[in-house]
Amino acid sequence: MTSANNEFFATLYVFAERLRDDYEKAAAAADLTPAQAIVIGLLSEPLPMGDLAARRHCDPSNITGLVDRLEDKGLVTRSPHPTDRRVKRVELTAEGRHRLARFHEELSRISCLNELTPDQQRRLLTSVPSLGPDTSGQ
Amino acid sequence: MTSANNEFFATLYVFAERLRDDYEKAAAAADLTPAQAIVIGLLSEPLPMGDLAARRHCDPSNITGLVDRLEDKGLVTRSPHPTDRRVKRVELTAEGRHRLARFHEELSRISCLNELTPDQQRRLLTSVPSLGPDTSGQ
DNA sequence: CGCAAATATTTGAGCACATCAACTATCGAC
DNA sequence: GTCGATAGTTGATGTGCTCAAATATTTGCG
Repeated sequence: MTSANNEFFATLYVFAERLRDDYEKAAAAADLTPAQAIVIGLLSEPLPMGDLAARRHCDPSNITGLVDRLEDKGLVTRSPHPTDRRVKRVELTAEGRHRLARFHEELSRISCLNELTPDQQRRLLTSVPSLGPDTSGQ
Repeated sequence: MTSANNEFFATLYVFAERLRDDYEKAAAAADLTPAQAIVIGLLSEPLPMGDLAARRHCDPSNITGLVDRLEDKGLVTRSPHPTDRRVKRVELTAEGRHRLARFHEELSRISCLNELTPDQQRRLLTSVPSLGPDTSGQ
């Protein structure tokens, strides 16, 4: 489990780096930072700030600035929660949805995953998704 | 190639995120930032600043601060190039090598890749490594 | 009811990292 | 020897992150 695995680990972490690069390039092409792309990607439904922080496993104060900048760009809005006035819900604007779509198009266009044969893609899918209980953010 | 692949892309980019998280946690456990872990990981041989910038695909000025902080921590040293006085070569100290080893141990200990069955690991290796000509940095 | 504890968000300080433009030093070539 | 390329640094600026502290609101309990 220790020595023979070194190459396995190295290969996979290099792979992850390439995926990360794709992600960053696609975000840049849509005039987004990676963090911004992730946040608007979470907003298929309006979400309280705190929920965004929980899903990103980061400090709530971090979300404030992130949403500030997304709001400046006109991609999201903050609206009050109907019953709890402490809560602000973040929601995609029409432009935000459009931008997210652009990001996804760009990502699937440039993704290094396109270089894989269908057979390799199948093998990836049957090995990867079993990975642990991370689904929808702890 | 467009619609059915969406889930494929999503799954893999989530996977990459988990690998990234592992990397960050292992780095933190070795008292390193992710960027610092990457840099000292490149120093199996002493390398000019510019080469580090090339391998990280970033601006040379970025490397200056990164190496500054690594030097402050006693993990690397800058030494002059024997023939070209413009060049500074960055080299791991003994402590730097030790720290890198600690990082690698930690990474292989906590890696989410450990949750995969040997069969899944085999499938990963036979699908991933064919990915493109990125070997040793463009 | 009334007040203390918990919760949601923001603010501000501070650090790491990234890019860009400008600068210094050195090299290489003519 | 001077000029243009190259290596590295510096400074300005923006983003992302964490932490501690402040504000507003809700909740629960005597």
